[in-house]
Amino acid sequence: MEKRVRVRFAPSPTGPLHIGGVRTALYNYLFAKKHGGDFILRIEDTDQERFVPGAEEYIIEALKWCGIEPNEGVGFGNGPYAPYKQSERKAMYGQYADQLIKAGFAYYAFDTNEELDEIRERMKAAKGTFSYNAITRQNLKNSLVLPEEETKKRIANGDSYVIRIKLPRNEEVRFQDAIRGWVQVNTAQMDDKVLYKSDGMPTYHLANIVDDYTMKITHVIRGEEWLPSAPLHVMLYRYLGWESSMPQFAHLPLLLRPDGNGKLSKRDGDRLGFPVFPLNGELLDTKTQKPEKFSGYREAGYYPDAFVNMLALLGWHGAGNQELYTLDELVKEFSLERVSKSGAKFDPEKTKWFNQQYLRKYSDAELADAMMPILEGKNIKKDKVFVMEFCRLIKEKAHFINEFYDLGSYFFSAPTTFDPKVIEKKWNENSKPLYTKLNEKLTASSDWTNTAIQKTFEDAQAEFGKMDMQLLRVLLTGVAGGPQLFDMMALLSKEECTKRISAALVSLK
RNA sequence: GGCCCGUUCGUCUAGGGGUUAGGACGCGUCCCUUUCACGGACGAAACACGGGUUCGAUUCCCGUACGGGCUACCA
Repeated sequence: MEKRVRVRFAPSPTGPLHIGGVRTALYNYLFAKKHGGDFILRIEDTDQERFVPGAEEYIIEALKWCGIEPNEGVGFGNGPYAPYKQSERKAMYGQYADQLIKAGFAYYAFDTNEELDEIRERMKAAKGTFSYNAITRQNLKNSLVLPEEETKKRIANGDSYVIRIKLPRNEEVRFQDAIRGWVQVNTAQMDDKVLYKSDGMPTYHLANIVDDYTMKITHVIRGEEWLPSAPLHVMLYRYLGWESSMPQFAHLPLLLRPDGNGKLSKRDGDRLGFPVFPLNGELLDTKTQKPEKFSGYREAGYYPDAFVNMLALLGWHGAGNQELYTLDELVKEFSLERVSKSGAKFDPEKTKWFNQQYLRKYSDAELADAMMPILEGKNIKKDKVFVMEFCRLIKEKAHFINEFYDLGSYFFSAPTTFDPKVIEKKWNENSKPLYTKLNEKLTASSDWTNTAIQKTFEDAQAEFGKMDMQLLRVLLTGVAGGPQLFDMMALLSKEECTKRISAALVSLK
């Protein structure tokens, strides 16, 4: 029988979850759903120094907003393998470290940070690099070279120590990545990574393997930054005797900054004016130790499904030309084979386009329902019929519903200034009498529908001479662009329109 | 520096031994339009380079260049 698919998203609570992380979570979610499996959220908080309060809650809220909820894990209910937070699983890692030591696959190391740093400095000065490996470990302070008595004594004394993996000197490690194919590294290029820290916590490497194994994870889908440590993980599975149940690896391409080179970062968002995070928030910055604010897609006005659709297409593409996918469609179509190998530069313009596509799917009534509270927040009272028509007229121009008001504020208040470019070009000494007559005719008209207004306008032209529609638009709204003129006038009402024209004619010389 | 991964229009990508190298964003032109927008049509725009293999390579192999990642008792 095929094993039930189980995947996990395993972020560290060291800061806000950035969109690269959201995409990793999304691909895990899609893969799990596609195969009818489980999607687990595990919090990897083995680094107590970089722990940021609130980060975990942020991650949970972000996944909820995106609609890609784990069915098991921190914040989403315990499954059979709880707890899902590594700090709460602390007790179980030690035994595996001991197991490795007993089997001769790991050893105690007593070198202090200062000592190792000193060696690194020296090697650097000599244009070399230091690696704690099969060769160098023979000259360092560890249980491989120290007499057994000495090791025991040091441990009994409470001396600080770490546990390192004991890698062979020269051996090829191979594994098959679902996205990249065979990847091969020689252990001579690897170093004896610390598995167990002197503070009694495991490092990522040990905890990750132990958790994936004990949680019966079948596929590890994570960012490309983990590719270099994958061989180490393979060795750990082997040494722990778990190689036959080792998960399939899949290393996702990175999200790159839109301009220049490098990984997408918070700074790029600040600099280029687009969010790099799903939600607004404020969390402690681990570097500066000060709270830092950051902005998110939710508050920028994005629909979660548009945001998710956009992220899905950044590094993955279906078989055809389709670009707009519902979550269900993504689940159906998704496969790791169709994930690209190369990094994707993030494109804020296309991201907006996605939202626009989703915006247009909503009916005017639905848009009005979303618009009413925004207007109320500005102390504007309009009935729903008015707001619906407003939405119908304004939506073609917008990418976001939160742009509606700024795009059409003149629907709610008369203009006080008039686009100087249009006035300069089109306003002349004949304008005032001409538009005064038009206004009289409009005032006298009995029918105020789109077509009736148009007819009145045309009749007035036949009678008094040619009039410019854009100029009339500016008289009414103050700005050069906007929705269809007569539709707009119809909505605004006769009283409002004629009042505005009069006012404009007074203020224009 | 070392190791690993990658490279198709500006960007996201489809494709894959023989194609007019397809789509989307953005950009431009035109049509519609006395305004505005949507829409429609069209257009400019790419296989990093050099060697192989082959009748034929953008596609396979090798190098080079370039880009990225990793190189912590961080994940």
